[in-house]
Amino acid sequence: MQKTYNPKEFEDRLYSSWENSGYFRAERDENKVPFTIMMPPPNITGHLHMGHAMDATMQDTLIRFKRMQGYAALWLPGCDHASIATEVKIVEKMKSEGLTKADLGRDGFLKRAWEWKEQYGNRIMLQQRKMGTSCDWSRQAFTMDEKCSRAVREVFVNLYEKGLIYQGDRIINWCPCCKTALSDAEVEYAEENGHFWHLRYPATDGSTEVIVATTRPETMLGDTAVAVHPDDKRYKNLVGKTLTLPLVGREIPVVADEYVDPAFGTGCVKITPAHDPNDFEVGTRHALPIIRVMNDDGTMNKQAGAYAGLDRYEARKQVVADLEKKGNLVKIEAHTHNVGHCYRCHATVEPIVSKQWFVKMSPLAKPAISAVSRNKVKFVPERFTKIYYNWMENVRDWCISRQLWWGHRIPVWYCKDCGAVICSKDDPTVCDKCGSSNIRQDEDVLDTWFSSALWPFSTLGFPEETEDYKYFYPTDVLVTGYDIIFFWVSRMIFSGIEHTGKVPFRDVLIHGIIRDEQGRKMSKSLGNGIDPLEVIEKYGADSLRLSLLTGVAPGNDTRYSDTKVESCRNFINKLWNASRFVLMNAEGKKIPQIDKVKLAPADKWIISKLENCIREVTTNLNRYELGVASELATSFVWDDFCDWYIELSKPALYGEDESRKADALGVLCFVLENALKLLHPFIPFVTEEIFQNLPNTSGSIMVADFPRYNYRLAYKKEAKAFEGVMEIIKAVRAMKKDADCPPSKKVELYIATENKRLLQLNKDCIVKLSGASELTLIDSASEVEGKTVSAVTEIAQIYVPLGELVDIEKEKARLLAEVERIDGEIQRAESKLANENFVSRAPQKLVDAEREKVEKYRDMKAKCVAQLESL
RNA sequence: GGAAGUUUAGCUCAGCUGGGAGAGCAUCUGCCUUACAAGCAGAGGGUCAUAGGUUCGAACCCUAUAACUUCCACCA
Repeated sequence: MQKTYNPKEFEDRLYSSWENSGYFRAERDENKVPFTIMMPPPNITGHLHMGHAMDATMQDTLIRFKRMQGYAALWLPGCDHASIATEVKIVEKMKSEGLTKADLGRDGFLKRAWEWKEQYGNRIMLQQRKMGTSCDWSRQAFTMDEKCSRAVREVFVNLYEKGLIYQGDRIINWCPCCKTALSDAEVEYAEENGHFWHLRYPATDGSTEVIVATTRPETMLGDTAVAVHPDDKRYKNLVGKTLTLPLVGREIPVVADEYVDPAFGTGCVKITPAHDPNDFEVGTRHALPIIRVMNDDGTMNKQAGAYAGLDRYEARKQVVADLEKKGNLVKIEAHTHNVGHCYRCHATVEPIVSKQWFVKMSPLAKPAISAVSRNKVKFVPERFTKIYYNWMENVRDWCISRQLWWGHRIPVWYCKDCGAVICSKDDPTVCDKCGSSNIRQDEDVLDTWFSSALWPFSTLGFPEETEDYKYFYPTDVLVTGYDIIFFWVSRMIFSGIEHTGKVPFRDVLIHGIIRDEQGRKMSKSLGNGIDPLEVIEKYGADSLRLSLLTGVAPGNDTRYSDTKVESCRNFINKLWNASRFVLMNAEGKKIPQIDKVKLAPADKWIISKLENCIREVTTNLNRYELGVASELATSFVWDDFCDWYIELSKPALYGEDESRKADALGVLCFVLENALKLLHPFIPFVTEEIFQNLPNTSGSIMVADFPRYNYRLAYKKEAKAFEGVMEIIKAVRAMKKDADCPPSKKVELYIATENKRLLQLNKDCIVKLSGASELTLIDSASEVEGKTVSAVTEIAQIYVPLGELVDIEKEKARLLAEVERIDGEIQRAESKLANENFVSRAPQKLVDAEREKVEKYRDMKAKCVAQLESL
């Protein structure tokens, strides 16, 4: 092994070897318990970004952990066709070639789209491999492949037949740029500075007038009423009268409707049913005509009269100018309001009446809510449950038709002869009513999320009762960001329940987003995104993975920082070098099994630490506390194994006693092997590389057994006792440092203790680690000659003769400070014990512990004082 | 308008069901001690946002307040 950790040496090589070995492939095995994760399918427009990297790391960590634990672990990857996102991209590219969709026609366009899919669809999956993702590529899916399309058809037809899918003229969000309808979820609102135009509408009989205000004056061309509140006395006489719509000349009624807030503005509201959701409702209640004044591309239509053909914003200017000319403009106020934008092209959306397909949500939402409230699906962290409820409980019908070409075409045909509507799983050739072959399929495609909603089961073969479906469904955990709970998670939940009768997953692990170093969202427009592939190139995938997990709590956002990746890389380098140390010493030696080893106190201590670490890492992984788990594992390796145990093993390793040497090697190998296994789910590459070099292992760590806590190796008492030894070592190091004694200068060590046996057993270690030349166990301080520095630990009084380095005053001050500290401790404990309520109400264990503390510290204090007096 | 989150060391963040405040980075002091200077040893640094409350005991539970962030809804 090289002196420095160099991930480029082996990451790619190991990944191919894993892929070739077939370890990623999940096998159905009746003797195993399945564990399934569906990868959130990235868009085929995408490339790997930090969000994917985190998503992938979390899932890979879980699936590797479960696989090692002996589950039949399936992690199923795939891509999403991303209907609108992809279509926008392709149209953009065509534009640069001077082409439009119309130029190519539907078939030509689709041909191009599939070519796009071939070109870019696999790119991100190749990039995912760089992260070390251990997913089952043999089961890779695509939302528009045959399997998934079949499921889409099945689901659409079933919902249609149950009356849960319907077609109707409703107000929808229209993107004039993409020229398609959008669902509510696909609209992003942003505050904008706009204006409030106050307009004067005269009564037809000339008797009076009303003033209305609007943020979109061009829509007044489609006004079909003015509404006032029924109880508004000011306008009581007006209700039933008509007004003359300026510029248009149309007579429109004044209607009374509770929707109007009399306290807001003038208390009069212009009603434009075709262009505002609330107005649409009012219009329905009063049977008002619906006059649409805008085309699909955002220009005004014939109904807009003189303004026909103008773009909506141009029309706005003209309308305002004309109203002003005619004296109908009262005033203009500055006004900030929320404006909806298309989540793909960011154009301002228009609420427009349009004939679209909808999914009726309330019957689907109900069981989806109760599934969560009955804990069939659990959100981690739990707080996201509330967000889910809030959405589900207020969800409106889902507009699923899109005026796009790239996607699942709606499986509905219209008979031109008899007008029948045919909804069918298979493409019909003739009308099932009249037999005419003059039928035509609906032009629209489905919302891309319609197919994503089926992902957990469509990928396994649903509606076929395939072996995979029976074995792996329902899945176990879904890992995704909070940003797509509405788009995706909730839709998978109701779809799963409706179509498979089961919730699609037990747990939903929600993570936050990765921000830049200043805490800003990474975005294209800011140009502050960081390419995971570049980070991998520089530091290796393991370092990136570890940095994305460590110290991150579920659901919380986290900032990317190079220094964090670097410190993770440093940890891996540490692991690398510790392994090198073990390997160098193990070379050519026979390594004894751990149960054949005669364990020294230090051995028992590290094994105890290891077992504890195994237990805690396992618990935390099962609770999805990946950040806590990784921290526990890394700190075990660095703090316990490297900083202490490796040093502790050196006296034995470099000594003359061959059997002690072999024993130490046995422990080193045992601990290292287990540490590697614990770390493998987090940092798969380097652990594999080292594992394969270890003398006591064979095969791949990927399929090794995950360590199991073994209570027989817990050694709690022994570990506790050994920590007393460690205290002595730490004290000597501190004493030397305080006395400005260089670490390389070996000192004599005199220790008085009641536990001579323990110190005798660990003499070598104490001498080696504290930088001493020798250790003499004594009964009293009088046995030490010359000037000394001294210290007291729980089990020992330590004396180090340092001759001229000893500064009596400094020494006194140090001991005094120590006495003061101990006094503080005694006081703390005593005041607790003086509290009767504490003694009577706190757990006995705690009370006893406080009592022991008092005794212990009193003892230490006495010894400190004695040392002080001897000065 | 409604909801959620955050507020802990100089910085970035952990801290699970209440029982003596932690990590990484940064800082200071020594060290190239044959696994590792991408390192070792030692050290400093916190009124856990504020004010109340519950409790023997609160960073943690409750109430209020403040600041920041996010989501949802949306009054024309």
